[in-house]
Amino acid sequence: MVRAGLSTERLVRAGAELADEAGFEQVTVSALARRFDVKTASLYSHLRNSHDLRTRIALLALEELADRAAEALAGRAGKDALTAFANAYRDYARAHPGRFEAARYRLDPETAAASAGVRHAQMTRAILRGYDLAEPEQTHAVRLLGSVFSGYVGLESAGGFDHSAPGSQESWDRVLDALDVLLRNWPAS
Amino acid sequence: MVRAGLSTERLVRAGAELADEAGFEQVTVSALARRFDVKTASLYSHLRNSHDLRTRIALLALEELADRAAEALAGRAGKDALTAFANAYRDYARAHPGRFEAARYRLDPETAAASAGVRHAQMTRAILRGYDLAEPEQTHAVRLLGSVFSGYVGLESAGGFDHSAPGSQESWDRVLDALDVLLRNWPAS
DNA sequence: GTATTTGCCTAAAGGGTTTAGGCAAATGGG
DNA sequence: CCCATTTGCCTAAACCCTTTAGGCAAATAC
Repeated sequence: MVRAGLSTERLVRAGAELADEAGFEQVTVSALARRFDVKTASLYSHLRNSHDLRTRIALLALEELADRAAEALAGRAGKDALTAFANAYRDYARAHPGRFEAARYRLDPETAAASAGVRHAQMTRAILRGYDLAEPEQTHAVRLLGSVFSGYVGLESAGGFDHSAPGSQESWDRVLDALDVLLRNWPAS
Repeated sequence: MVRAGLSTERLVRAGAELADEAGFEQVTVSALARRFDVKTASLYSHLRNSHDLRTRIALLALEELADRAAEALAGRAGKDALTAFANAYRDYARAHPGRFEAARYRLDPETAAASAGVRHAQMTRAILRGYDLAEPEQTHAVRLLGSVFSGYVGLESAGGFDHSAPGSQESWDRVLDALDVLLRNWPAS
């Protein structure tokens, strides 16, 4: 009886791949067991339950996304930083649609607080250092940027911009131009 | 043997209520049957399958949302229209979280094209009549507004703004102020 | 008032989730 | 190196959701 060499780590990675191939909602304990040619029950030594699996994939995706964003941000400031960060976000979603869905999986507050989601917020704040925004306006701007990135990429990957001109890339570029202008002329309260 | 009086209409309405109470992912044919005190199989005369049920709830939500947005928009222009539209959107999501989730359920292209989603785009364009934007900039702006509304409300209802100051309402107001300023000073290409 | 349609039923098969309990392989201490 | 312990995967079984097939009874229509 040869062992399959399961571990939480490997299962979560395989789950993320499965998400990208088939969609996050297709990620089930059963499907994952099939992929390892192992009985479903065997996974329950490594995962608490189905929700636990999905949560771990979500956390992995948030980490990966934060890593890429951090790399994109390194050594940049101003609009350059804004664009690099936004593109890291969008590129990740396009390359890893299932993981991106996972990153939007609802986490309970404590899990969320311990996740890489926190790094995302910090990096967004870092971008704003290139603009002149004091609190509380900075927080409002952080929330706006998060909304635009998450909203645009979400709509785009749902196919929302597929069947009308102009192309999505063009809108994306113009949206980033517009955000840059807005941040440089942020209205007083 | 008294009949329960099922119909696709009633099932979809009840499904929408169930979504608001328990979350869209809890909307199953079984749960709905339970709610009508009827056997699960009985629903299959009214619904093709589980996906059909969810799709119909999504379409209902999109209609309701478009109706509210249209009412909010009536007789308004400029920032007044922008604010009323955005608030209609956000208020709906807060009052009907499950339906709002449903409205983001992925529809196949033809279903989407026949849905009230089209009205949403038209109304967003109507808002922009109060600003001075020619094509293709108008389309870019439509996409930006859609992204911000969908993104902000999505993050907010996921609890993203719960555990930090300032409150979400304040950010929402400032974000709308900022969008108004941006639309009035949309950068040339 | 019979004929037809409609509405809900039972039955059954297929799949995902999860727990309990067991055997065999890996690991490590004497 | 051998035995004890731990670890990894197994079988078995219960429970829930989905979906199809076929049937009987209530509503409706002529």
